[in-house]
Amino acid sequence: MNFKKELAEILAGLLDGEKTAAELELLIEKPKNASHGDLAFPCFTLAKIKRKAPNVIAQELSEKIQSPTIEKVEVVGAYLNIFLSKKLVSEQVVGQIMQQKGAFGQQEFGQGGNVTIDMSSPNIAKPFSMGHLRSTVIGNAIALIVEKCGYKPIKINHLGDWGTQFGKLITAYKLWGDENKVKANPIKELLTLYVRFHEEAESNPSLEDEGRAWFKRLEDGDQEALSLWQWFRDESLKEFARIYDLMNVEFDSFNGEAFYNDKMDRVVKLLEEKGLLVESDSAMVVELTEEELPPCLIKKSDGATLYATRDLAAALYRKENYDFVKSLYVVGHEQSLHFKQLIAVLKKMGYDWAEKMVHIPFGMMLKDGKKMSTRKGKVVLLEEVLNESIEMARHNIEEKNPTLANKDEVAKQVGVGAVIFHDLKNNRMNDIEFSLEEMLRFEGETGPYVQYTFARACSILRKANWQADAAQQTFNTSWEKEWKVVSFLLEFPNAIKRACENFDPSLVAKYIVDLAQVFNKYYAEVRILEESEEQQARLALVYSVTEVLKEGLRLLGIQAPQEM
RNA sequence: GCGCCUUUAGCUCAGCUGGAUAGAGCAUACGCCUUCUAAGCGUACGGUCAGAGGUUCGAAUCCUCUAAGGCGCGCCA
Repeated sequence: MNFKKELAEILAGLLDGEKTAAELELLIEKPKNASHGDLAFPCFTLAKIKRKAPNVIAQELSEKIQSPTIEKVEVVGAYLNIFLSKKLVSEQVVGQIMQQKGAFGQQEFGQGGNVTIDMSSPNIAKPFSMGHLRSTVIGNAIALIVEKCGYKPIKINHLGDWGTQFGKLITAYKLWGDENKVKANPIKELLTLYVRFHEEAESNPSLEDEGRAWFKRLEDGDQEALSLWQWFRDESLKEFARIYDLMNVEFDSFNGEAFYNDKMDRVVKLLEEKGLLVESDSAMVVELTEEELPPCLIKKSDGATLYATRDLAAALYRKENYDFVKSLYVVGHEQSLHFKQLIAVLKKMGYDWAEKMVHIPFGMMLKDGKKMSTRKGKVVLLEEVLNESIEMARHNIEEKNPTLANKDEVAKQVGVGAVIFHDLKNNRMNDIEFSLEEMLRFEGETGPYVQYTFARACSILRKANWQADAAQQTFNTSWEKEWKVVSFLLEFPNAIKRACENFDPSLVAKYIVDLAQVFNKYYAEVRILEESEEQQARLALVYSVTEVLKEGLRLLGIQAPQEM
């Protein structure tokens, strides 16, 4: 089913060893312009080897190419334009999707290897902001894509449940907190306390000392500190669970920062044994001068450990527990240096598996062109955005399809789908300016657009009472009008592969938008339910499109309602 | 100062490992529902691919420099 490869092999056979099939495959491209065929081979590079003009080579090759899947070959200048047999290829692709259904596009190159994915990782006692959305949604999509390629994803929510901010929070709670208020509305109330702490600390710096002191007590196992911490953590997790549930995201582990508290001594000891730890300004660091990186700080001057220490412990733990073939960290790009240091230190420790760790950075969610700050209380809450989006979807349903059966469920799928898709459709590294208006747009290149395309296609199949398993396999059509759609279906496996190799869900998002666009044009042009000789073929094509759209959406963590 | 990232149509962005006239969506204007859900489709308008060099048969794509913006650079995570 890989026609590019097939062509490469044919060409290799005609070239008596001047280039291998694999080399040729890289040169074959998909023309942008349909009049240039389905595949094209530029002969420029052969000109040097063969010492002939490229257009002459093209002409010679064109006369020799023969294959049942190739309908005709045209020569335009130095280009060899290949036109595939529409009938043969279409029936092969559609037949395969009818048989494989959602499994179409499945790859095996992952070979069952474990891939740990550090993702989401919200901070306890802080609201789940739009900033955390990115890591959650990108990580989740990568997990699904990686799984589609034969790996076994392990989603780890590395909760921010430890650190000096808890000292501050306890201080604030002891000074101004009200148990009942916190119980009624935990995260909101804790955030208020946290913001107040920072406001008051500006004029009263002794608060900072008190915060540090409380954190020290927490680390030393002080009962009061510990039970407050536990309480804050429990309440936070309850709220997070609600959001994860809404977004259909599940985790394999919630081992966050606190989990590694008792695992850091070992790291420090290992570093000492290997002679990597040196004192610097009364702190302990690992020098990384050979790597041209700033030193990695392991212990503060007061002996307390740091972020890096914790992540080293986590990396060791994950290697020992999951024996990963890849370990991914879906964390904002502002932490790039940290991960470079982390990997460098592990390599210095002699762990060659450190090379299997990959930081997957992404751009920031901005508000008015600036980073959102929890400290100043300038955050947009994800749950509020999701709820607004769901409301918007419900409003549209009332307007456009008021007799729909399960409105609540569909509104949820569409509203949440819009938010997720908006985050995933662009390259990870782009910063996103937060715009509710933009996010709640349901037209054009959006999640709801793809869902809508899917729903309309489903509607046709329903009305035709068409079933994949009962359908005929031979068709009476040339597939002329269908060809554009078929040629996109053909690309699905490749889109998945590329998305997996680059850890970039946007490639899948772009693919399904393209497929939806091409299908919508077809839908507008061809009346499928009208009786015709071609109808069975057309229904089979519609079915193929529904399967691929549904699967594509699924890989992004988005559901596809049959009606909307 | 050093490092990483970004710069393509009025706006948001595609453009796969360099290849044939640079593509979508939004916005604007006009058109298409007695027939498969108009959350749709069509037409028009819109670009010195930040700038300058270089490599190449060929550069938005690779290299160097410059400019603008963002992020980071030891006791936060």
